[in-house]
Amino acid sequence: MSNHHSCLVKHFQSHARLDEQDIDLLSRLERSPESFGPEQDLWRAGDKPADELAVMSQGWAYSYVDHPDGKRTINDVYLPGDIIGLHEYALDSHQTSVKALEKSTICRFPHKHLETIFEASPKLTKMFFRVACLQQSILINRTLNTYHQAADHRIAHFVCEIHARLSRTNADLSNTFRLPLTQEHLGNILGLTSVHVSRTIGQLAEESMLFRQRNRITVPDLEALRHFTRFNRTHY
Amino acid sequence: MSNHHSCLVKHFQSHARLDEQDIDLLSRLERSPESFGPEQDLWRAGDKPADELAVMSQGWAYSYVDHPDGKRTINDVYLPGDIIGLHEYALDSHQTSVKALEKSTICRFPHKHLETIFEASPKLTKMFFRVACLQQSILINRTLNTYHQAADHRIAHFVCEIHARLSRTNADLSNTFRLPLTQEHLGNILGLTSVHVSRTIGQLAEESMLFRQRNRITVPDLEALRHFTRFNRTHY
DNA sequence: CGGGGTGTTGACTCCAATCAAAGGTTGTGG
DNA sequence: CCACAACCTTTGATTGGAGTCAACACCCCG
Repeated sequence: MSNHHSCLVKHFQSHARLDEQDIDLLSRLERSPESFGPEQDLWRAGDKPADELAVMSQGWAYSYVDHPDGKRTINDVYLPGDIIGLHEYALDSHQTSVKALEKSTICRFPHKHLETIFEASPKLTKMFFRVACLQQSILINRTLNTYHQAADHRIAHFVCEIHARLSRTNADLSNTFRLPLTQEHLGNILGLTSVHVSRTIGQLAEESMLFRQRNRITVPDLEALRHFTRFNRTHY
Repeated sequence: MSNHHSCLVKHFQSHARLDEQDIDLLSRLERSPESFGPEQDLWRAGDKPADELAVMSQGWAYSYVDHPDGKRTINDVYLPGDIIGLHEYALDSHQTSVKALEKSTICRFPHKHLETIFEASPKLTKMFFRVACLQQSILINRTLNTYHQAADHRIAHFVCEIHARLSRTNADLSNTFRLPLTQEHLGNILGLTSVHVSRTIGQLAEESMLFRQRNRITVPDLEALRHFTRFNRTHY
Protein backbone atom coordinates (compact mmCIF):
# COMPACT_ATOMS: atom_id res chain seq x y z
CA MET A 1 0.00 0.00 0.00
CA SER A 2 1.22 3.45 -0.85
CA ASN A 3 2.45 5.86 1.77
CA HIS A 4 0.12 8.52 0.47
CA HIS A 5 -2.96 8.14 2.63
CA SER A 6 -6.43 9.46 2.05
CA CYS A 7 -7.66 12.65 3.61
CA LEU A 8 -9.82 10.73 6.04
CA VAL A 9 -6.79 8.89 7.36
CA LYS A 10 -4.86 12.14 7.55
CA HIS A 11 -7.73 13.66 9.45
CA PHE A 12 -7.81 10.84 11.99
CA GLN A 13 -4.05 10.80 12.29
CA SER A 14 -4.19 14.41 13.38
CA HIS A 15 -5.95 13.10 16.50
CA ALA A 16 -3.77 10.12 17.35
CA ARG A 17 -1.31 7.64 15.86
CA LEU A 18 -2.87 4.78 13.90
CA ASP A 19 -1.41 1.35 13.27
CA GLU A 20 -1.62 -0.47 9.93
CA GLN A 21 -4.70 -2.39 10.90
CA ASP A 22 -6.63 0.70 11.91
CA ILE A 23 -5.60 2.49 8.74
CA ASP A 24 -6.84 -0.46 6.80
CA LEU A 25 -10.19 -0.48 8.59
CA LEU A 26 -10.60 3.24 8.05
CA SER A 27 -9.69 3.09 4.40
CA ARG A 28 -12.59 0.74 3.80
CA LEU A 29 -14.93 3.63 4.38
CA GLU A 30 -13.54 5.46 1.38
CA ARG A 31 -13.88 2.85 -1.32
CA SER A 32 -16.86 3.98 -3.38
CA PRO A 33 -16.00 7.37 -4.80
CA GLU A 34 -18.76 9.29 -6.49
CA SER A 35 -18.20 12.51 -8.38
CA PHE A 36 -20.41 15.50 -7.68
CA GLY A 37 -20.78 18.67 -9.67
CA PRO A 38 -21.34 22.07 -8.13
CA GLU A 39 -24.88 22.41 -6.77
CA GLN A 40 -25.42 18.67 -6.86
CA ASP A 41 -27.11 17.13 -3.82
CA LEU A 42 -25.78 14.09 -2.00
CA TRP A 43 -29.15 13.69 -0.32
CA ARG A 44 -32.12 15.79 0.72
CA ALA A 45 -33.62 16.60 4.09
CA GLY A 46 -36.45 14.17 4.76
CA ASP A 47 -34.96 11.40 2.61
CA LYS A 48 -35.53 8.00 4.10
CA PRO A 49 -33.86 5.88 5.22
CA ALA A 50 -30.77 7.66 6.50
CA ASP A 51 -28.67 4.54 6.84
CA GLU A 52 -25.49 5.83 5.32
CA LEU A 53 -22.73 8.32 5.96
CA ALA A 54 -20.12 9.67 3.59
CA VAL A 55 -16.49 10.70 3.50
CA MET A 56 -15.59 14.00 1.87
CA SER A 57 -12.64 12.90 -0.25
CA GLN A 58 -12.10 16.01 -2.35
CA GLY A 59 -13.82 19.34 -2.63
CA TRP A 60 -16.21 21.24 -0.41
CA ALA A 61 -19.84 20.62 0.50
CA TYR A 62 -22.40 21.96 2.92
CA SER A 63 -25.48 20.80 4.78
CA TYR A 64 -28.55 22.99 4.76
CA VAL A 65 -32.29 23.28 5.03
CA ASP A 66 -34.59 25.46 2.97
CA HIS A 67 -37.38 27.24 4.76
CA PRO A 68 -40.86 27.72 3.30
CA ASP A 69 -40.22 31.44 2.90
CA GLY A 70 -37.40 30.67 0.47
CA LYS A 71 -34.57 31.34 2.90
CA ARG A 72 -31.82 28.78 3.33
CA THR A 73 -29.91 27.99 6.50
CA ILE A 74 -26.51 26.38 6.13
CA ASN A 75 -25.73 24.22 9.09
CA ASP A 76 -22.18 23.11 8.40
CA VAL A 77 -19.47 23.07 5.81
CA TYR A 78 -17.55 19.90 4.94
CA LEU A 79 -13.84 19.92 4.06
CA PRO A 80 -11.67 17.13 2.66
CA GLY A 81 -11.29 14.41 5.29
CA ASP A 82 -14.56 15.25 7.05
CA ILE A 83 -17.30 12.74 7.65
CA ILE A 84 -20.69 13.81 6.40
CA GLY A 85 -23.88 12.97 8.21
CA LEU A 86 -22.39 11.67 11.44
CA HIS A 87 -24.90 13.63 13.48
CA GLU A 88 -27.75 11.84 11.73
CA TYR A 89 -26.64 8.44 12.98
CA ALA A 90 -29.55 8.28 15.42
CA LEU A 91 -32.20 9.41 12.94
CA ASP A 92 -34.19 7.45 10.44
CA SER A 93 -34.57 10.24 7.92
CA HIS A 94 -32.11 12.91 6.85
CA GLN A 95 -32.31 16.07 8.92
CA THR A 96 -30.51 18.25 6.41
CA SER A 97 -29.73 18.24 2.71
CA VAL A 98 -26.11 18.07 1.59
CA LYS A 99 -24.87 19.85 -1.52
CA ALA A 100 -21.46 20.00 -3.18
CA LEU A 101 -20.05 23.50 -3.52
CA GLU A 102 -17.77 22.62 -6.39
CA LYS A 103 -16.61 19.55 -8.28
CA SER A 104 -16.13 17.04 -5.45
CA THR A 105 -15.49 13.41 -4.69
CA ILE A 106 -17.59 11.85 -1.97
CA CYS A 107 -17.66 8.21 -0.78
CA ARG A 108 -20.83 6.89 0.78
CA PHE A 109 -20.75 4.03 3.27
CA PRO A 110 -23.47 2.34 5.33
CA HIS A 111 -23.92 2.72 9.10
CA LYS A 112 -23.10 -0.95 9.34
CA HIS A 113 -19.46 -0.28 8.45
CA LEU A 114 -19.23 2.01 11.44
CA GLU A 115 -20.60 -0.68 13.70
CA THR A 116 -18.13 -3.15 12.31
CA ILE A 117 -15.41 -0.78 13.41
CA PHE A 118 -16.96 -0.50 16.87
CA GLU A 119 -16.64 -4.26 17.17
CA ALA A 120 -13.17 -4.55 15.68
CA SER A 121 -11.25 -1.69 17.23
CA PRO A 122 -11.83 0.05 20.56
CA LYS A 123 -9.20 2.55 19.54
CA LEU A 124 -11.00 3.61 16.38
CA THR A 125 -14.24 3.59 18.33
CA LYS A 126 -12.78 6.12 20.70
CA MET A 127 -11.56 8.15 17.77
CA PHE A 128 -14.91 8.19 16.06
CA PHE A 129 -16.41 9.28 19.32
CA ARG A 130 -13.82 12.02 19.53
CA VAL A 131 -14.51 13.17 15.98
CA ALA A 132 -18.26 13.22 16.54
CA CYS A 133 -17.89 15.12 19.79
CA LEU A 134 -15.39 17.55 18.34
CA GLN A 135 -17.76 18.31 15.52
CA GLN A 136 -20.38 19.14 18.11
CA SER A 137 -17.92 21.34 20.00
CA ILE A 138 -17.14 23.26 16.84
CA LEU A 139 -20.82 23.74 16.17
CA ILE A 140 -21.37 24.93 19.72
CA ASN A 141 -18.46 27.32 19.48
CA ARG A 142 -19.83 28.74 16.30
CA THR A 143 -23.24 29.15 17.87
CA LEU A 144 -21.88 30.72 21.04
CA ASN A 145 -19.80 33.21 19.12
CA THR A 146 -22.29 33.96 16.44
CA TYR A 147 -25.64 33.96 18.09
CA HIS A 148 -25.88 37.30 19.83
CA GLN A 149 -22.77 38.76 18.30
CA ALA A 150 -22.52 41.52 15.74
CA ALA A 151 -21.93 40.75 12.08
CA ASP A 152 -18.19 41.59 12.06
CA HIS A 153 -17.63 39.27 14.98
CA ARG A 154 -19.53 36.45 13.29
CA ILE A 155 -17.65 36.64 10.04
CA ALA A 156 -14.28 36.87 11.74
CA HIS A 157 -15.07 33.88 13.93
CA PHE A 158 -16.12 31.76 11.00
CA VAL A 159 -12.95 32.59 9.11
CA CYS A 160 -10.90 31.56 12.15
CA GLU A 161 -12.87 28.33 12.37
CA ILE A 162 -12.25 27.38 8.76
CA HIS A 163 -8.58 28.20 9.07
CA ALA A 164 -8.30 25.98 12.15
CA ARG A 165 -10.16 23.12 10.51
CA LEU A 166 -8.12 23.30 7.31
CA SER A 167 -4.94 23.31 9.38
CA ARG A 168 -5.75 19.86 10.72
CA THR A 169 -5.03 18.15 7.40
CA ASN A 170 -2.83 20.91 6.08
CA ALA A 171 -0.33 21.77 8.76
CA ASP A 172 1.49 24.52 6.91
CA LEU A 173 -1.57 26.52 5.92
CA SER A 174 -0.56 30.12 5.36
CA ASN A 175 -2.49 33.25 6.22
CA THR A 176 -4.14 33.24 2.84
CA PHE A 177 -6.36 30.38 1.79
CA ARG A 178 -9.17 29.42 -0.50
CA LEU A 179 -12.78 29.71 0.69
CA PRO A 180 -15.12 28.72 -2.14
CA LEU A 181 -18.21 30.31 -0.60
CA THR A 182 -20.14 33.22 -1.99
CA GLN A 183 -21.27 36.01 0.29
CA GLU A 184 -24.73 34.54 -0.04
CA HIS A 185 -23.40 31.25 1.41
CA LEU A 186 -21.68 33.11 4.21
CA GLY A 187 -24.92 34.88 4.99
CA ASN A 188 -26.80 31.59 5.08
CA ILE A 189 -24.27 30.14 7.49
CA LEU A 190 -24.07 33.13 9.78
CA GLY A 191 -27.67 34.27 9.75
CA LEU A 192 -27.08 37.44 7.75
CA THR A 193 -28.15 38.69 4.35
CA SER A 194 -25.60 38.74 1.56
CA VAL A 195 -26.00 42.51 1.48
CA HIS A 196 -24.96 42.82 5.07
CA VAL A 197 -22.11 40.37 4.59
CA SER A 198 -20.81 42.56 1.80
CA ARG A 199 -20.94 45.69 3.92
CA THR A 200 -19.34 43.98 6.89
CA ILE A 201 -16.50 42.42 4.92
CA GLY A 202 -15.88 45.87 3.48
CA GLN A 203 -15.66 47.26 6.96
CA LEU A 204 -13.32 44.48 8.15
CA ALA A 205 -11.10 45.17 5.14
CA GLU A 206 -10.97 48.86 6.03
CA GLU A 207 -9.72 47.83 9.44
CA SER A 208 -7.22 45.46 7.78
CA MET A 209 -8.65 42.55 9.74
CA LEU A 210 -9.29 40.39 6.69
CA PHE A 211 -9.53 40.66 2.93
CA ARG A 212 -11.55 38.63 0.50
CA GLN A 213 -10.81 38.55 -3.21
CA ARG A 214 -12.89 36.08 -5.19
CA ASN A 215 -12.43 32.75 -3.51
CA ARG A 216 -9.52 33.70 -1.35
CA ILE A 217 -9.32 34.98 2.19
CA THR A 218 -6.26 36.79 3.48
CA VAL A 219 -5.77 37.44 7.14
CA PRO A 220 -2.77 39.72 7.70
CA ASP A 221 -2.60 39.02 11.42
CA LEU A 222 -4.29 35.79 12.38
CA GLU A 223 -3.55 36.24 16.05
CA ALA A 224 -5.19 39.66 16.03
CA LEU A 225 -8.29 38.29 14.33
CA ARG A 226 -8.50 35.46 16.85
CA HIS A 227 -8.21 37.90 19.67
CA PHE A 228 -10.92 40.06 18.16
CA THR A 229 -13.42 37.18 18.08
CA ARG A 230 -12.13 35.53 21.26
CA PHE A 231 -11.44 32.44 19.19
CA ASN A 232 -10.21 29.56 21.30
CA ARG A 233 -7.81 27.58 19.19
CA THR A 234 -7.68 24.60 21.54
CA HIS A 235 -11.25 23.54 20.77
CA TYR A 236 -10.76 22.55 17.10
CA MET B 1 -31.71 -5.34 42.34
CA SER B 2 -34.82 -3.23 42.41
CA ASN B 3 -37.06 -2.88 39.43
CA HIS B 4 -36.98 0.89 39.78
CA HIS B 5 -34.15 1.95 37.51
CA SER B 6 -32.33 5.23 37.43
CA CYS B 7 -33.23 7.96 35.01
CA LEU B 8 -30.14 7.28 32.93
CA VAL B 9 -31.21 3.69 32.40
CA LYS B 10 -34.73 4.83 31.59
CA HIS B 11 -33.28 7.29 29.11
CA PHE B 12 -31.24 4.60 27.37
CA GLN B 13 -34.11 2.14 27.43
CA SER B 14 -36.15 4.63 25.47
CA HIS B 15 -33.68 3.99 22.61
CA ALA B 16 -33.43 0.19 22.76
CA ARG B 17 -33.91 -2.79 25.03
CA LEU B 18 -31.10 -3.43 27.50
CA ASP B 19 -30.14 -6.73 29.10
CA GLU B 20 -29.14 -7.10 32.75
CA GLN B 21 -25.44 -6.82 32.02
CA ASP B 22 -25.81 -3.58 30.09
CA ILE B 23 -28.02 -2.12 32.79
CA ASP B 24 -25.38 -3.04 35.30
CA LEU B 25 -22.62 -1.39 33.27
CA LEU B 26 -24.68 1.73 32.81
CA SER B 27 -25.61 1.97 36.45
CA ARG B 28 -21.96 2.21 37.35
CA LEU B 29 -21.89 5.67 35.85
CA GLU B 30 -24.39 6.89 38.40
CA ARG B 31 -22.72 5.85 41.63
CA SER B 32 -21.33 9.06 43.08
CA PRO B 33 -24.24 11.39 43.67
CA GLU B 34 -23.45 14.96 44.57
CA SER B 35 -26.06 17.45 45.64
CA PHE B 36 -26.15 20.88 44.01
CA GLY B 37 -28.05 23.93 45.12
CA PRO B 38 -29.59 26.41 42.70
CA GLU B 39 -26.96 28.54 41.00
CA GLN B 40 -24.18 26.14 41.97
CA ASP B 41 -21.64 25.31 39.26
CA LEU B 42 -20.62 21.77 38.38
CA TRP B 43 -17.61 23.14 36.56
CA ARG B 44 -16.54 26.30 34.76
CA ALA B 45 -15.56 27.00 31.18
CA GLY B 46 -11.79 26.81 30.90
CA ASP B 47 -11.40 24.38 33.80
CA LYS B 48 -8.71 21.85 33.16
CA PRO B 49 -8.55 18.95 32.78
CA ALA B 50 -11.95 18.02 31.36
CA ASP B 51 -11.60 14.32 32.01
CA GLU B 52 -15.02 13.65 33.44
CA LEU B 53 -18.64 13.61 32.45
CA ALA B 54 -21.72 13.55 34.62
CA VAL B 55 -25.18 12.08 34.79
CA MET B 56 -28.09 14.34 35.61
CA SER B 57 -29.89 12.21 38.21
CA GLN B 58 -32.43 14.71 39.51
CA GLY B 59 -33.21 18.31 38.78
CA TRP B 60 -32.36 20.65 35.94
CA ALA B 61 -29.08 22.24 34.89
CA TYR B 62 -27.73 24.22 31.97
CA SER B 63 -24.44 24.83 30.21
CA TYR B 64 -23.45 28.38 29.38
CA VAL B 65 -20.69 30.87 28.72
CA ASP B 66 -20.46 34.41 29.96
CA HIS B 67 -19.27 37.05 27.51
CA PRO B 68 -17.01 39.94 28.50
CA ASP B 69 -19.89 42.39 28.01
CA GLY B 70 -21.80 40.67 30.80
CA LYS B 71 -24.18 38.77 28.55
CA ARG B 72 -24.67 35.06 29.02
CA THR B 73 -25.37 32.48 26.32
CA ILE B 74 -27.02 29.25 27.40
CA ASN B 75 -26.01 26.43 25.16
CA ASP B 76 -28.11 23.56 26.42
CA VAL B 77 -30.42 22.47 29.18
CA TYR B 78 -30.01 19.14 31.00
CA LEU B 79 -32.97 17.08 32.18
CA PRO B 80 -33.03 14.01 34.42
CA GLY B 81 -31.37 11.10 32.62
CA ASP B 82 -29.22 13.33 30.41
CA ILE B 83 -25.46 13.04 30.20
CA ILE B 84 -23.63 16.27 30.83
CA GLY B 85 -20.45 17.18 29.02
CA LEU B 86 -20.53 14.48 26.36
CA HIS B 87 -19.62 17.00 23.67
CA GLU B 88 -16.44 17.90 25.55
CA TYR B 89 -15.07 14.38 25.29
CA ALA B 90 -12.48 15.46 22.72
CA LEU B 91 -11.38 18.59 24.59
CA ASP B 92 -8.83 19.02 27.31
CA SER B 93 -10.50 21.96 29.01
CA HIS B 94 -14.18 22.65 29.57
CA GLN B 95 -15.82 24.58 26.78
CA THR B 96 -18.82 25.69 28.80
CA SER B 97 -19.74 26.13 32.45
CA VAL B 98 -22.53 24.02 33.89
CA LYS B 99 -24.89 25.32 36.56
CA ALA B 100 -27.77 23.72 38.44
CA LEU B 101 -31.07 25.51 38.00
CA GLU B 102 -32.55 24.15 41.21
CA LYS B 103 -31.69 21.63 43.90
CA SER B 104 -30.24 18.78 41.86
CA THR B 105 -28.39 15.49 42.11
CA ILE B 106 -25.55 14.97 39.68
CA CYS B 107 -23.12 12.03 39.44
CA ARG B 108 -19.69 12.64 37.99
CA PHE B 109 -17.74 9.87 36.30
CA PRO B 110 -14.40 9.81 34.49
CA HIS B 111 -13.94 9.42 30.72
CA LYS B 112 -12.26 6.15 31.50
CA HIS B 113 -15.58 4.59 32.51
CA LEU B 114 -16.91 5.38 29.08
CA GLU B 115 -13.97 3.68 27.45
CA THR B 116 -14.47 0.65 29.64
CA ILE B 117 -17.97 0.43 28.24
CA PHE B 118 -16.63 0.72 24.68
CA GLU B 119 -14.51 -2.33 25.36
CA ALA B 120 -17.14 -4.33 27.18
CA SER B 121 -20.27 -3.80 25.13
CA PRO B 122 -20.61 -2.99 21.45
CA LYS B 123 -24.31 -2.55 22.04
CA LEU B 124 -23.84 0.16 24.66
CA THR B 125 -21.16 1.70 22.47
CA LYS B 126 -23.66 2.05 19.69
CA MET B 127 -26.14 3.52 22.11
CA PHE B 128 -23.71 6.08 23.44
CA PHE B 129 -22.95 7.01 19.89
CA ARG B 130 -26.65 7.36 19.26
CA VAL B 131 -27.14 9.51 22.31
CA ALA B 132 -24.23 11.77 21.42
CA CYS B 133 -25.42 12.13 17.84
CA LEU B 134 -29.00 12.71 18.86
CA GLN B 135 -27.89 15.48 21.18
CA GLN B 136 -26.16 17.09 18.25
CA SER B 137 -29.25 16.68 16.08
CA ILE B 138 -31.35 18.38 18.72
CA LEU B 139 -28.89 21.24 18.91
CA ILE B 140 -28.88 21.58 15.14
CA ASN B 141 -32.65 21.54 15.03
CA ARG B 142 -32.76 24.26 17.63
CA THR B 143 -30.24 26.30 15.70
CA LEU B 144 -32.00 25.82 12.37
CA ASN B 145 -35.35 26.82 13.78
CA THR B 146 -34.16 29.61 15.93
CA TYR B 147 -31.43 31.31 14.04
CA HIS B 148 -33.19 33.50 11.54
CA GLN B 149 -36.64 32.99 12.95
CA ALA B 150 -38.79 35.51 14.75
CA ALA B 151 -39.10 35.48 18.52
CA ASP B 152 -42.50 33.76 18.67
CA HIS B 153 -41.22 30.98 16.48
CA ARG B 154 -38.12 30.52 18.63
CA ILE B 155 -40.00 30.28 21.89
CA ALA B 156 -42.59 27.93 20.49
CA HIS B 157 -39.90 25.66 19.06
CA PHE B 158 -38.00 25.49 22.31
CA VAL B 159 -41.16 24.58 24.22
CA CYS B 160 -41.81 21.79 21.74
CA GLU B 161 -38.24 20.57 22.14
CA ILE B 162 -38.46 20.39 25.92
CA HIS B 163 -41.77 18.62 25.74
CA ALA B 164 -40.32 16.05 23.36
CA ARG B 165 -37.24 15.51 25.49
CA LEU B 166 -39.21 15.17 28.71
CA SER B 167 -41.49 12.66 27.01
CA ARG B 168 -38.58 10.30 26.53
CA THR B 169 -38.36 9.41 30.21
CA ASN B 170 -41.92 10.41 30.98
CA ALA B 171 -44.14 8.79 28.42
CA ASP B 172 -47.44 10.13 29.70
CA LEU B 173 -46.42 13.78 29.86
CA SER B 174 -49.51 15.94 29.59
CA ASN B 175 -49.91 19.23 27.79
CA THR B 176 -48.93 21.11 30.92
CA PHE B 177 -45.50 20.65 32.42
CA ARG B 178 -42.92 22.28 34.63
CA LEU B 179 -40.23 24.47 33.06
CA PRO B 180 -38.06 25.92 35.83
CA LEU B 181 -36.52 28.64 33.68
CA THR B 182 -36.99 32.35 34.10
CA GLN B 183 -37.65 34.55 31.10
CA GLU B 184 -34.09 35.70 31.47
CA HIS B 185 -32.93 32.08 31.02
CA LEU B 186 -35.17 31.67 28.01
CA GLY B 187 -33.70 34.81 26.54
CA ASN B 188 -30.17 33.54 27.08
CA ILE B 189 -31.02 30.27 25.34
CA LEU B 190 -32.85 31.80 22.42
CA GLY B 191 -30.78 34.91 21.84
CA LEU B 192 -33.42 37.36 23.03
CA THR B 193 -33.68 39.80 25.90
CA SER B 194 -35.92 38.92 28.83
CA VAL B 195 -37.99 41.98 27.95
CA HIS B 196 -38.67 40.67 24.51
CA VAL B 197 -39.38 37.17 25.82
CA SER B 198 -42.00 38.65 28.09
CA ARG B 199 -43.66 40.53 25.27
CA THR B 200 -43.57 37.54 22.97
CA ILE B 201 -44.97 35.10 25.51
CA GLY B 202 -47.73 37.60 26.12
CA GLN B 203 -48.47 37.63 22.43
CA LEU B 204 -48.44 33.82 22.18
CA ALA B 205 -50.85 33.68 25.12
CA GLU B 206 -53.19 36.09 23.37
CA GLU B 207 -53.22 33.71 20.45
CA SER B 208 -53.80 30.80 22.86
CA MET B 209 -50.68 29.08 21.54
CA LEU B 210 -49.10 28.64 24.96
CA PHE B 211 -49.42 29.92 28.48
CA ARG B 212 -46.80 30.30 31.16
CA GLN B 213 -47.62 30.72 34.81
CA ARG B 214 -44.66 30.68 37.14
CA ASN B 215 -42.77 27.51 36.38
CA ARG B 216 -45.45 25.87 34.33
CA ILE B 217 -46.09 25.79 30.63
CA THR B 218 -49.46 24.89 29.23
CA VAL B 219 -49.95 24.14 25.58
CA PRO B 220 -53.64 23.81 24.75
CA ASP B 221 -53.00 22.26 21.36
CA LEU B 222 -49.57 20.69 21.06
CA GLU B 223 -50.11 19.65 17.48
CA ALA B 224 -50.99 23.21 16.50
CA LEU B 225 -47.86 24.56 18.20
CA ARG B 226 -45.71 21.97 16.46
CA HIS B 227 -47.22 22.89 13.15
CA PHE B 228 -46.63 26.58 13.82
CA THR B 229 -42.88 26.03 14.39
CA ARG B 230 -42.56 23.24 11.85
CA PHE B 231 -41.33 21.04 14.68
CA ASN B 232 -40.27 17.60 13.44
CA ARG B 233 -41.06 15.17 16.21
CA THR B 234 -39.10 12.30 14.70
CA HIS B 235 -35.75 13.92 15.39
CA TYR B 236 -35.82 13.83 19.22
C1' DC C 1 -19.40 40.99 -26.62
C1' DG C 2 -23.11 39.91 -24.16
C1' DG C 3 -25.18 37.77 -20.06
C1' DG C 4 -25.76 35.35 -15.63
C1' DG C 5 -24.16 35.03 -11.37
C1' DT C 6 -21.95 37.84 -7.89
C1' DG C 7 -20.85 42.00 -5.36
C1' DT C 8 -21.64 46.94 -4.04
C1' DT C 9 -24.15 50.91 -2.65
C1' DG C 10 -28.07 53.78 -1.10
C1' DA C 11 -32.66 54.72 0.98
C1' DC C 12 -35.94 53.15 3.88
C1' DT C 13 -38.17 49.97 7.26
C1' DC C 14 -38.70 47.02 11.14
C1' DC C 15 -37.80 43.72 14.78
C1' DA C 16 -35.69 43.43 18.80
C1' DA C 17 -32.36 45.89 22.09
C1' DT C 18 -31.97 49.30 25.39
C1' DC C 19 -33.23 52.30 29.04
C1' DA C 20 -36.27 53.11 32.60
C1' DA C 21 -39.82 52.52 35.89
C1' DA C 22 -43.52 50.34 38.03
C1' DG C 23 -46.01 45.97 39.40
C1' DG C 24 -46.02 41.12 41.14
C1' DT C 25 -44.47 37.23 43.61
C1' DT C 26 -41.82 34.69 46.84
C1' DG C 27 -39.71 33.62 50.73
C1' DT C 28 -37.42 34.92 54.93
C1' DG C 29 -36.97 36.93 59.40
C1' DG C 30 -38.83 39.69 62.90
C1' DC D 1 -48.43 36.33 60.30
C1' DC D 2 -47.02 40.39 58.56
C1' DA D 3 -43.33 43.23 56.35
C1' DC D 4 -39.86 43.85 53.61
C1' DA D 5 -36.31 42.68 50.23
C1' DA D 6 -34.95 40.32 46.29
C1' DC D 7 -36.14 38.72 42.23
C1' DC D 8 -39.01 38.34 38.32
C1' DT D 9 -42.27 40.24 35.08
C1' DT D 10 -44.66 43.73 32.64
C1' DT D 11 -45.11 47.99 30.13
C1' DG D 12 -43.69 52.25 27.70
C1' DA D 13 -40.54 55.18 24.97
C1' DT D 14 -36.71 55.34 22.22
C1' DT D 15 -32.75 53.60 19.53
C1' DG D 16 -30.16 50.85 16.45
C1' DG D 17 -28.43 46.92 13.72
C1' DA D 18 -29.68 44.28 10.17
C1' DG D 19 -33.33 43.34 6.57
C1' DT D 20 -35.51 44.75 2.39
C1' DC D 21 -35.91 46.74 -2.02
C1' DA D 22 -33.73 48.32 -5.88
C1' DA D 23 -30.41 49.84 -9.06
C1' DC D 24 -25.98 49.50 -10.65
C1' DA D 25 -21.08 47.67 -11.20
C1' DC D 26 -18.19 43.80 -11.85
C1' DC D 27 -16.19 39.82 -13.66
C1' DC D 28 -15.43 35.73 -15.41
C1' DC D 29 -17.28 32.49 -19.16
C1' DG D 30 -18.95 31.19 -23.21
